[in-house]
Amino acid sequence: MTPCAKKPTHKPPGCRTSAVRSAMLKSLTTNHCQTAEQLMAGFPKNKRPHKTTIYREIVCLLDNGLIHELNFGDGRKTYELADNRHHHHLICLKCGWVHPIFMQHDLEKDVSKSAKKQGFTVTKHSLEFFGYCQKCN
Amino acid sequence: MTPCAKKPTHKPPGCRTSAVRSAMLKSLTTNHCQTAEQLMAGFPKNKRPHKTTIYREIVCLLDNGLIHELNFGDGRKTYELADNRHHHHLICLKCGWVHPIFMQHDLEKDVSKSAKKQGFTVTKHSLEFFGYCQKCN
DNA sequence: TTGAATGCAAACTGTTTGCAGTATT
DNA sequence: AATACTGCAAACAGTTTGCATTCAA
Repeated sequence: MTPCAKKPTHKPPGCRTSAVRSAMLKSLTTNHCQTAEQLMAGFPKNKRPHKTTIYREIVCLLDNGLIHELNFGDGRKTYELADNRHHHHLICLKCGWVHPIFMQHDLEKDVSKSAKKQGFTVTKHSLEFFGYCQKCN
Repeated sequence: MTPCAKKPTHKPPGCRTSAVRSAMLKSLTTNHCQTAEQLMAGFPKNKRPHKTTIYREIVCLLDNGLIHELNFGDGRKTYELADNRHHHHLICLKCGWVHPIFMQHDLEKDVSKSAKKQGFTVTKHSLEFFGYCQKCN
C-alpha cells in the first residue's frame, strides 16, 4: 500500500505494513461491505485485535482514501474498499448481506437542474435497494 | 389521531392526547425532517420534555405508523411524518437542511428484474441527493 | 380509578481519547 | 533511535430500560 506521497525519515501514519491493517483490507476484498464489528469478527479469536485498533484503522484508512463509509438506514456504519467505479447496493433487510450493483442512469443530472433553481448544488447521491437475499427469501 | 383500531376500556399506548406527542407531530409538519435532538430543541426551554420521553415518543409514533425513520449516511437518524407519496431528499452536507423532492422514475422496476435473477427480491429503495443549500453554497 | 405518559437515574452500545508499551523502518 | 502501531482503561454520545410519579380518559 502506498497512500502517502511524502518521504520523511519514517513512514507517516497509515503507511506501515501493519498486520491489522493488511488483514482488514484483505477482509474487505473478500466481503465487500463490513461494519467495525464484522471487521473485528473477521480475525481468528486468538489473534483478534482490540476494538480500539479497529476503529483507529478505520479512521486511518478513510483518511488515506483507501475505504469509504456507507450507511444503510439502520444506523450502522459500513465500510467498503474505495473504488472509483460508481455503484449502488442491494441490501438484505434480514441478514445484512450487501452486494454492489452497477447501472447506467442520469439521476444526478436531472435532479441537479431543478435543484439548482432552488439554489441547491448537488455534489453526490446515494441509491440503495433493500429487500431479501436468496437465503432469506 | 386514530392509529388504534381496538377499543379497550382505556386508550392503548400512543393514542392519548399528550402534549409532547402533539407538539412533536406539529413540529414535524413545520420542519420536514428532524433528529431526536432537533425534536427536543423544538420545545421552548422552560417546557422542554425529558430526552427519554422524546425517544419513547419516537418509538411510539413509529409503531403507530405516524412517522418514518430515515438515515442520511452520517449515522444520525432523522424522522419525518409518514406520507404515502413516494419521495426523495436534497440534503445539505453543511447545515443538515433537508428538503423533499418528487420525481418520476422506474429505478426499482429496472433493478428488480436483474436482482431477481440472483435470487434477490427488492422491496424498497432509498435515493438521496447531497450537496449544499442556498445558504451554505 | 386505571393505565398511559413523563421524569429521573442508571444501564447499555458504539465510538473516541489518553497514555504507556511494542514493533516497524 | 524515532515514531507508527497496539492494547488497555476510561471517557463520551446517543439511546434504552426500570421504577416511581403524574395525568388523561
